Amino acid sequence: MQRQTQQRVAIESAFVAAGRPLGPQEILDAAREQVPSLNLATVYRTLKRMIEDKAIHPVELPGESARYELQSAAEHHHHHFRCGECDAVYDLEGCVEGLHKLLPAGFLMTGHDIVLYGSCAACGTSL
Amino acid sequence: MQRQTQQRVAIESAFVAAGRPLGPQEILDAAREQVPSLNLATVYRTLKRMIEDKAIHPVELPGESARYELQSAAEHHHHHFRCGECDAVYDLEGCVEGLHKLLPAGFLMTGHDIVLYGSCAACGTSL
DNA sequence: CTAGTTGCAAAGCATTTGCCTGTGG
DNA sequence: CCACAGGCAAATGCTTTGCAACTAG
Repeated sequence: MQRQTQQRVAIESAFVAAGRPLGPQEILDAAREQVPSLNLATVYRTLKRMIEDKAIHPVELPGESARYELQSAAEHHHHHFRCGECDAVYDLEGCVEGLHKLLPAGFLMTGHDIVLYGSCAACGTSL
Repeated sequence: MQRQTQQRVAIESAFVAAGRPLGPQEILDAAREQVPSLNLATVYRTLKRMIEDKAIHPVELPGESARYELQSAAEHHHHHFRCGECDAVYDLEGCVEGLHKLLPAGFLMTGHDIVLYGSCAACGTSL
């Protein structure tokens, strides 16, 4: 069964407050403002349970460790933007056409990932 | 400068023989058939130098550790296809239009990655 | 010769797990 | 109450690094 512990509440609210994919350390930092004793191991264990419960969804970018976002944010098709300045990842709305034209003959496409890199609005403003 | 050591020769020939992206452990296993004393640390150091020398190129897919392939196989802008049946990774020619339309206001794009998933021609035929 | 290379072992990191205490229901 | 949850620390697994011995040129 699932207990409504203060740790889990803090982690869930960190996701809600952020509105973007977070990594374990980011989650720890944010949730510690509510529960200072929170341990990183607990974050990992809680993330694992939340994934099993389909409360969150992993966001994996090439060459980087996984981030996680609320399942509600993943219920529609979307992609991600990775800021090279602050390392944050943002959700992007929409998609593109013409992916099929990349396929060689005989290949079947069942899904795809698109990741854009650059600088986010916050970082661009401060430059 | 660069020395033509037997270790490096073995690693390079492993890439040539494989003709596909290889991970550090795969490289170690293959190259040890020529140089049994080869150490994994040497593989990592050699890979780093080969990348600096632009002899190889890292291939990073979401949620997986890096593989590497000869630069000659990737001298142009391209993307990847990952077969869910055999786990092989293929290069894809070309790219798509309209990535800019995904950007929120204030965001600047400097690069992108596209990964298509599905089944390759070889696997599709055998099903 | 002798500076770049290697092997080995230890150090780093990120993530996981064991174990015992704490606590939600 | 008491089984699940959490804190802490040790254990992993992968990658990197320090260092002394080795070797290509």
